[in-house]
Amino acid sequence: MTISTRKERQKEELKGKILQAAKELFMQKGFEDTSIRNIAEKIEYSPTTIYLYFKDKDDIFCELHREGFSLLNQYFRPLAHVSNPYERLKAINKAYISFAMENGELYDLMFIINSPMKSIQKDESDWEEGKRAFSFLVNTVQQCIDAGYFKNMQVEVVAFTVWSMVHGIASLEIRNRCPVVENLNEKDLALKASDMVNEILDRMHKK
Amino acid sequence: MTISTRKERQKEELKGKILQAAKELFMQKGFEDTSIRNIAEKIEYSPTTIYLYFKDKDDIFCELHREGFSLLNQYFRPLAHVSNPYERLKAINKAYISFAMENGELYDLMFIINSPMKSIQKDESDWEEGKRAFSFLVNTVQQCIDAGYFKNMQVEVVAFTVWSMVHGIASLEIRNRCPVVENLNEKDLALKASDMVNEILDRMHKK
DNA sequence: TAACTAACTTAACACCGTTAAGTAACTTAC
DNA sequence: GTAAGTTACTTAACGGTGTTAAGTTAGTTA
Repeated sequence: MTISTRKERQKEELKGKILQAAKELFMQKGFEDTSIRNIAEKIEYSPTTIYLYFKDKDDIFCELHREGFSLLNQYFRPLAHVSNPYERLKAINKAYISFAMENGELYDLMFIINSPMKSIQKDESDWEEGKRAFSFLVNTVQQCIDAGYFKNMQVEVVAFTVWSMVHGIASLEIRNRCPVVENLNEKDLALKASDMVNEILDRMHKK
Repeated sequence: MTISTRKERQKEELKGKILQAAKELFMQKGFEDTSIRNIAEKIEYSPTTIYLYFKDKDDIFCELHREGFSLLNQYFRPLAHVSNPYERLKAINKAYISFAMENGELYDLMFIINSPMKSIQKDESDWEEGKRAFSFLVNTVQQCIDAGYFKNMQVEVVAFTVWSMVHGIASLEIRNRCPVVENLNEKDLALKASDMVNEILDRMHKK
């Protein structure tokens, strides 16, 4: 027993090492500019070994994608204890933007990078953590509406708008497509961005 | 004279053919999945010929990037005649989202694709059409504020928020990261999306 | 007609993702 | 305790990529 569990554990360890190396390289150089050979070199194994643990390069991506949503949910977790739903919604925005700014390349992996999305979409089972993050937002918006905020608005419309705003800000910032807000460090930018979004929210519900 | 101008024209024509082929292939298969060889094959020249007209693959990208903003400005141009600035702002949103939905891959090229952004950022001179599109938005927002809309809000904040919203919607849609709004055709989606944004706008300024 | 030049091509380099076949170490069975 | 079998890994290769150096061919100029 102990012998085969050791083997199991060692396999798991190597898989973890591959993921760690891939993550670092993806974040450093981006997905396209990271080769299987680069990852292999980093962990001091031959490139083909990686194919014993992952189907292909996209498979590694999917695993990290899942990890990303798991981390996002960790940003969200403490906010579950904010009892006022509107305050919680604002906190979600702030957390989301902080997550995006602090984990730019991971965010990139989750929401911007194109290539292996095809495979993720087919494999709906892996999307779980993503759905969890999103339903946390939707539920919070629903509770806001129940509490009298966002009068006469559909929950999906509000949720999608909020998400669009924060994603828009985050992705424009990450891609440097944003010629307006400049010369700010990461933390100030996250603050300013979430302040902006939350100001809009205030104006939205005070009809 | 006529002989060298003919040569000049022929060179320009071939350059145009390369751009056209590259554009079609980028839109069809994406930037990364299009090779110089693919482009060369399409125009029935050898791959190396392309390097006589463009420095590298990124250089082709930059040229198309410029074209994209030029096209966006064409979507915007008719709106200059909308005299009411608030109506114009709403029209800008609608036009922007329509542009994104109708030219998904081009939009992708302009705002989402990562790779050669480095070179664009160094070459600030090429960014002109982009700046023009953005200042059309900023000027319109400024005129809205002058006309009493968006009381107590900074022009940059409003402009950036608007842009974030429409970009957020457009890019989530283009990347299929949007589990809420589904089962709609392109046109209905653009309509629904711009309605959403414009409803938010209405709520923003009626403080 | 000879030299020159511009436009294009051939062949190659060093990389890429991926796979088939081979090897070496360890585990199991007799 | 040795033979057979399995597991974990590597070597070598295929067909692709972006890019460049060197070569060719046709048209222009002197």
